[in-house]
Amino acid sequence: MLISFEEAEIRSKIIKAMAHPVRLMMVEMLKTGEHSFSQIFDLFKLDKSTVSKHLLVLKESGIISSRKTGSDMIYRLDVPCITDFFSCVTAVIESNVKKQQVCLCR
Amino acid sequence: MLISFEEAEIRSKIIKAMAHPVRLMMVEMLKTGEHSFSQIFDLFKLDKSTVSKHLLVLKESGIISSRKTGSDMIYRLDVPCITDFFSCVTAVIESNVKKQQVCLCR
DNA sequence: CTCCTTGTTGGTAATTATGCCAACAAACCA
DNA sequence: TGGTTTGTTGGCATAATTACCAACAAGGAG
Repeated sequence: MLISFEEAEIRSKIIKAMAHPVRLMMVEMLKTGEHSFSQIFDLFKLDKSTVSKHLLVLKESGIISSRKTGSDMIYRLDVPCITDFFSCVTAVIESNVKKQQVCLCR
Repeated sequence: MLISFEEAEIRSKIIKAMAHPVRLMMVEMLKTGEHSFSQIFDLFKLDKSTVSKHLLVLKESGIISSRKTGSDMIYRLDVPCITDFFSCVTAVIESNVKKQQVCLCR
C-alpha cells in the first residue's frame, strides 16, 4: 500500500530538482516553449556556470532535455504535466492564506 | 507572464518540504487518513526527534496540521491534491524509463 | 507527588547544495 | 589560423539540510 523507501528516494530526487526558485522559474519559462541557454541566462543575475548547473540538475532528473543547434544550446520541457505539479502548490499557498499561516512569510 | 522570483521562492519552500523520501512517505501515509505520531514513528528506523522535525517541516509549509488528543499528537493531510503532485512525478519517472535514462539509478 | 510515556527543542557533526571564479571545449568569424 | 562567442566543468567557500544525542515540557498513571 505505502511506497517503499527506495521508491520514495527516486521520487524525492525529481521533486528536489524542482525545489529551487531559479529552477522553478526555468521550468515556468520552458512551459512556454523551447528556449536557448542565453535566453534563460538573461532571466537571472547569476553566473553562467551557475545557470548551466541548474539546467543540468533539471536535465539529470528527466524534467528537461537539451540539443545543440549551431552554437546555441536549446532546452525544452519534457514533461508537460509539470503544470499539475504547480496547481497543487498553488492550492497549498491558498490554503495557507485561509489559515492565515505566516510561516512562509518570515 | 512568468512568475517573479519572490513567488518562485514561496513555491519552492512548499516543494522543498516534499523533497525528502521520509517526508514523502509520511504524506503517503497521511493520504490514507489521520495518524498519530507513534504510528508515523513506527514506519521508520529514525530517532523520534528526527521524525518530529520532519513533521514540523511539513507542518510549517502548510501541507499537514496536527492536534493533540489525550497524550497523542494526531497529524492530518491538509491538501488532498497532493495526489496530483505525485502523478506528475510518476509521469517523469515513466518518461525516464522510456528514455532509458540511468541518472536516477546511480 | 513521583514516575513514566509522549513528543519537542537545543546542540552538534556530517553531508549536500549553492554560487562564484578560473579554466576549458566547441563552434563561429575574420 | 587566430580570436571571439557560447556553454560546460573543476575547485573552492559558504550556507542549508539531515540525523543523532541529550535535555526538556506536558500529560497520564500509580
